[in-house]
Order: sequence, then C-alpha cells, then structure tokens
Amino acid sequence: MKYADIIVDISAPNLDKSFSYEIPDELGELTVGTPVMIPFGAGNKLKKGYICGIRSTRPEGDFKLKKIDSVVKNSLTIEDEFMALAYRMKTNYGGMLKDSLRTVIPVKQKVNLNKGVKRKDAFPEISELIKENPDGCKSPISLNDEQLLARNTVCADIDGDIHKTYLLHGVTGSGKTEVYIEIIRHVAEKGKQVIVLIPEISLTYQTVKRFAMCFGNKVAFSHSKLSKGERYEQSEKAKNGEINIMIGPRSALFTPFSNLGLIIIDEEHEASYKSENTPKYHAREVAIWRAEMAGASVILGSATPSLESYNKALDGEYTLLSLSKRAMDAEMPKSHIVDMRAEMKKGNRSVFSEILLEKMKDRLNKKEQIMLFLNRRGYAGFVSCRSCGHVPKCPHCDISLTLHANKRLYCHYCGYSIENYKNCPKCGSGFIGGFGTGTEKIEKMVNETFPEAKVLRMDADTTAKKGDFEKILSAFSKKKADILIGTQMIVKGHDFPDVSLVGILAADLSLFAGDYRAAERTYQLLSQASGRAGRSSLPGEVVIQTYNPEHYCVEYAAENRYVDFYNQEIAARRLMNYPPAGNMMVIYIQSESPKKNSNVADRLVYCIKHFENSKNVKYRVLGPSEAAVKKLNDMYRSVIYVKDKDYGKLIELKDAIEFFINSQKINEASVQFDFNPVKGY
DNA sequence: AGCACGCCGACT
DNA sequence: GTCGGCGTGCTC
Repeated sequence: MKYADIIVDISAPNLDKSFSYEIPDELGELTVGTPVMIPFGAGNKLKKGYICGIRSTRPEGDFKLKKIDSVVKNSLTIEDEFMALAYRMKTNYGGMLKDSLRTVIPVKQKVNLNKGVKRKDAFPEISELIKENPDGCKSPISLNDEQLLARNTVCADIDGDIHKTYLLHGVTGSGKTEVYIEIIRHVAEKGKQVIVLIPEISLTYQTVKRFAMCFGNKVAFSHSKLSKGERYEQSEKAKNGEINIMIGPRSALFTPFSNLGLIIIDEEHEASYKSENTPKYHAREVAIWRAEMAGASVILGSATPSLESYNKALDGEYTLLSLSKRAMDAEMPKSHIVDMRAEMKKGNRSVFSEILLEKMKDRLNKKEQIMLFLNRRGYAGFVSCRSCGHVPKCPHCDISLTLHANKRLYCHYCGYSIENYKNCPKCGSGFIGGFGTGTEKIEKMVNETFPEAKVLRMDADTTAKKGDFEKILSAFSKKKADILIGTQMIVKGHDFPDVSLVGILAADLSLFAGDYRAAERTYQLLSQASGRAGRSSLPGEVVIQTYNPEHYCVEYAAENRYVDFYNQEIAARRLMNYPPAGNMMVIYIQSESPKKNSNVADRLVYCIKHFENSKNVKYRVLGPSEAAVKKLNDMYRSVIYVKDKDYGKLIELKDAIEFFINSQKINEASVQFDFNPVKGY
C-alpha cells in the first residue's frame, strides 16, 4: 500500500499543510503533481487536491486514512504542476504556502488598458530586427569539437527521452551561448518549450539581439522593469503557444509553458538565483524540480561553477560537460599577480602598480582597450578620524558611510547621504579623512596619469537611470573610450573584442566579507573579470593587484585552475561542515528593537533545545548573535545558525520552530529561514 | 472553505 | 425542555 501527501485546493490559512491519503491499488502508480479528487472533512465532500509527495509507509499520527477517490482526467494543466511546485518550495524553504504560491503563479489580473498604445520595449530596436528575420536563423552555428560534443550529448539524450541535469563547465569565451542556441533549436523543433535563465544584469542589447536573430518572434524577454500588465501578456502568450522560448531572470522559471522541454541556467553560480524574499528558494534547485515534473532537461552553465554544482557533477548527480578551449582559437589571457605590499616597499604609493601602468601605456599607444575593475564604488572607502578613530556610520543602518567625489557621505545600503565632515563629529579634530579607494577616485587618478585617454565609468552611481547601462556599454564597444572603469557589473559576459588588458585593482576586497563563501566569490570574480581580456584575435593580459598574493583563490584564478581551486575549497568546507559538505539553516530575526529581537531569539533557542531533548537529536547551533549588518533601514537584525549534515533534519527543526511560533503567537519580531545562504547578513 | 461541536436566548 | 444563533476548531 502506498500513501500520498495531498494539498487541498482550498485557500485558507489553516489548510496551509498537506493531508495523507491511501492510494487504492486500482489507481496504479501516481506521481507528484497529479490532481486527484479526495473525500475531505466531516461531510466527505469530494475536493480537488494535488499530490505533493508519495510515501511507501503509513504516515505517523493518530488519524484514520481516507482513500483517494479518483484521478482528475485530462487536466494535468500548468496550475497543477505549479501547485505541487509551490508546496515543495514551502516545505523546503519555510514560510506559508501562500508565499510560495504567490511566487509560482504568475499575475492573474489584467491591468493594461492601453490597447492602442504600442508597448515600450526595453530594446525598441529589437522589434525591427525581428521583422527583418521573421523565421530566425535557419542555418546552424558552426561549433568546434568540444561545443559539438556537448551539444550532441544533450541532444542524443533528449532524443532518447532521457532527461538529466547537465553542468556545462566552459572557460570564459568558450562559446557556451552557441551551444545553448543549438540545443534550444533542437528542442524547439520537437515542439517543446525552453526557459533560459540569465542574471538580470546580463540581459543586454547584445544578448537580446543574439537570441532574437535566431528565434525571431518565438522568443520573449522578461525583466524586472516589466509592468504587471506586460507580464500577464507574456504569460498568456506562453500559455497559448505564441512564444516557445522565454529568457529572463529568476522569476522567468515560472513561465507557464505546458510542454516544457528544457531549462537553461546561465552563470549558474550567480547569487541572484537565490531569492531574497520568503520563500528563499534557489532557482537552480527549483528548476530541477520543475524539470522532473515536466519531463524536461536542465543545463547549468558557468565558467566558474558553484561548489554545489561541481560537487554534484563529480558525484554523478549531474552530467559534466566541459569546454576547455576558447572559441575562434582565442587564447586564455596571460595573468600577472602583483603584490601591492612589495609595491609599497618600493615606494610606489599609487593605486596602480608599475607593471599595470606600463601595460596601460602600451595599450593606449596601440589603441587597444583597457578595463579596470574595482569592487567598490564611491570615491574613498570609509571616512575615519585619525585622532580618535571614529568612523561615521549611517543613522539607519549599521554601515560605515562612503565618501563620494561630490564631498558627500553615502550609505550604500539605504541611500542616506550627508555633507562630509570638516571636523570629527565626535572629538572635533580636523584630522578626518577618507581611507581606501573607490571607482570615482580611480577615474580621477586615470585622468591625471593619462590626460589624453578617454575614460568611462560604470557603477551604481553612473547607471541610476534606465538605459544608462546600455549607453555606457555601447559607447565602449564602439570604441568611444579607451578605458572602462567599473564595479562587478562590468565583468558579466560582455564581449569587447578590442579589450586586451584587464586590471583588477583590489582583488582581495571580497575576501574579507566574513562569510564562508568569500573565497568562492573572489575566485569567481577574478576569473570572470580576467575573462574579459583577449576574447578575439588580440592576446589578452590580466594584472591582478592584491595584498594576498599567496591566497589560493587568487593564485588559482590567475592560472585558470578551477579544479584545483575546487579541491582546496571543498576540503575547507568539509572541515567546517559548510555547504555543500553539510547543510546550514539561518534563522533570521528582525524587529524595531534589539530587546524584542533578543526576546524572540531566546525563545527560539529554548524551542531548539526542547526539540533536541524530545527527539533525542543534536544540532550545531551558533548564536543568537547580531547580524553582520546589525541594523538596516532602522530594523535590528539577529541571526541563529544551525548546521547539520542532513537537510531533512534541518527541515524538521524548521517545522518545529514554525509550529512553536504559531502556537505561542510570537509576533514581536519577524522570523525567516534561509537554507544554505549565498550571502551574509 | 465547510462542517461539527458547543454554550446561550426565545419559542412550540 | 428544545430549537437554533453562529463563535471556535478541525479536517488525513
């Protein structure tokens, strides 16, 4: 006898859970996602429900089990699949089912009334482009041996009705997108639909153009700027088959295709695939669940895979596909690590090392382009008083203020700003000044050192307005500038064939983030930034300036040795039971007062202790403690970390805590859960 | 959501 | 006495 966990299709807060039913033998094998009719409540009225779990043993508890009445025929619609998906998200990430349903089910209401007005596209030129190529590009793109092998492996599986998850590990510039396009073409020709997830920041004109050229008006692009009405319109088009390819950020995962064949997640290591809101789901994980239900394949692509994914690939859970060479015979860039402590000893106190200056001079002479990457915007880092050590902080956030060139101090978390102090607000001394360097200061230095060079700067400050981003990128690609200075946002997948030098100015800044993923993030950042150099016939060079030249992530990134980095990093995670070697649940507590936070935190710790005793289990518990950013937007933040090898055990504890919060009516502070977080608090 | 149980007021 | 109000709580 088998049993099914079923979520009843009634929206009521008390029904925010599943109910177990017996599966009568005559119904045969039932799968997750199947809609069924079940007798429910005292009157045994037949209600529609969705199977969200199958179990072979009778569930524990003092209740009589009823039998599933029947399977709902001809209605394996997308709603059913999404209902099951939402339930799985709720159980795995916490929160209420309605939170999950809200993220999964696209907007239902029609908002747009302006039928006559042509909708403003983020990329107006694309509409023209599509008109010119109504059938898309029929001819396949020519692929090299490695690309072809990757493409054929996936397509052969799909033809054989085998659906797996693939990790496409391809070095920067190896032509992953061409492989995607050829596989998408294959899937689309079979009449199936495709979802391509990309980090929002990569949805540039270049990307859109590439896909629009190939797939014409069968492809749609989603982004956060779309209105509710536009989003609804896209959902409708997806449902009724007007489009069969959807490209967009995390939320595009829930495009209501009814015959989904493939989900691609490009740059799968990106932190933006993890939701910041409850349920804090990871798109990579949910994509695999959705693919499982739909009978679709999943391709995860990255030059620097997450430790999680590479670990699963080595375990055989994912199929590893590698692209080790750059496309079009381009070479990997040559890297130089510069020890900035040594530069200091030589008497060079500038932000540029000798070797970087020399190479910049050389490229400017040769009319080749340069990218300078710095992980911090603003003018200086923080401001501090040399007399008493005081560091001005944001009054709303526990964050030191950053000095900008306009002589104002800014909070990079909430946007608060204030005129810079002439005297220390604490001791009154005049010896108050900026420390560290930001992108604005670099821009000024470059202008001073190379007055004849044309410079563009791209960071959160120069891209505040819609379209700024594209303007800067297109100006640089049209060679209207020699040097592009920028933060993270310049490293993402942009192809500038004439860039032959990349300078990474403070490679180790992200090493001090203080969370367990700092080394991984630094490796990714360095690899992605170096990967911008030498993407065509021009050989590329990278100068990495650092105060930690001996750190393994710097060394391995410079030499493009991902596997060596992985091995060393996974060993460190194993030692500390950090993901993916173990699992971690963060309980995140937030309220207007530290007192309320600690009250709630203490009660939760009591709940954990109680649960441990009653179930005779043990967890590794850290905290409660203040979050790394202990105040944000006037809200105080505390955390409790719970580690365990077994994810399921963490879920059990989460359920117990959620039950405790509900039954004790704890509402002084909001409590949220985050499993295997991708960033610190 | 629906239905049962339950503890008070005004009815044959 | 007992019919019925809808407040609270449970539904595998």
